[in-house]
Amino acid sequence: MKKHTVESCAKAKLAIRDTLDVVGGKWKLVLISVLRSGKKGFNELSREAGISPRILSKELQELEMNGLVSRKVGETKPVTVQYELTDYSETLNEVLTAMEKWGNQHRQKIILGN
Amino acid sequence: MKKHTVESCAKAKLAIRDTLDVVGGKWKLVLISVLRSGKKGFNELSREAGISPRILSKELQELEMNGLVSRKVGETKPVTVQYELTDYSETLNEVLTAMEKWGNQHRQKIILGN
DNA sequence: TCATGCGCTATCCTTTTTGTAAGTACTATT
DNA sequence: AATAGTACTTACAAAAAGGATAGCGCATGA
Repeated sequence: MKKHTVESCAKAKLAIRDTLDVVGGKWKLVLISVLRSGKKGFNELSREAGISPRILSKELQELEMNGLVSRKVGETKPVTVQYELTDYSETLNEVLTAMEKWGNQHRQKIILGN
Repeated sequence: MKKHTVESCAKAKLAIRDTLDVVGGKWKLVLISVLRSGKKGFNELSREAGISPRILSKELQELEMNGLVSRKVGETKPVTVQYELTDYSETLNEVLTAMEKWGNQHRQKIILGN
């Protein structure tokens, strides 16, 4: 068990903020979790995640900038683009699975009338 | 290792959204991480987290509604209030520690020039 | 009595986020 | 030639989030 002193919590606060800066917001983690089922095209991703092109475009750029997603343009005639998770994105696995787990568990708690 | 099929990811997507609905946003997780060093009064919390009273009030209410924080009024004359984490909030430990860990690691990566 | 601290709430305003609808460029299909 | 699908971008609008400032009721200490 970890101690929770004022100092250690100040550090924790910083770390959490850093994380939120990168994957906070409504869509980033959702997109990553969707991309875990494999690389996807732009419109495909838009449909599966239920996100409008405008936002999707922005979110993907940010994820790319942070090295979590890579964009690959195919040699096909009507350009096709594939977005996929990078190796680095795997460092987020713990965060992802913890959140999935909690979400499921919390939902159960809610359903069972608190 | 887990499989990442389209279906399992749809479920994951939902769970992540559920989690974000409860602890998403700029402050909730920060507040929780600050409260881990012990119960705190309103102004104390406001200072330590660096959050304005208006927002703090709102965030605390939401955290309370979701059973993550409890508000306790003291018997003292100028009313004193203590906010503290509930037992249920401990179910978030995994999420918190994963995010702290990631935040620290990511910051290192950035500092070491990517 | 006046300033100070506690725990807020109210008001107002700016910034950020998200969304909608439409349009662009290109190509394959009908 | 018209339609549709890929990958976006642009313009505009609405909503949500966040922040600054002030003030209120109460009580203690100077």
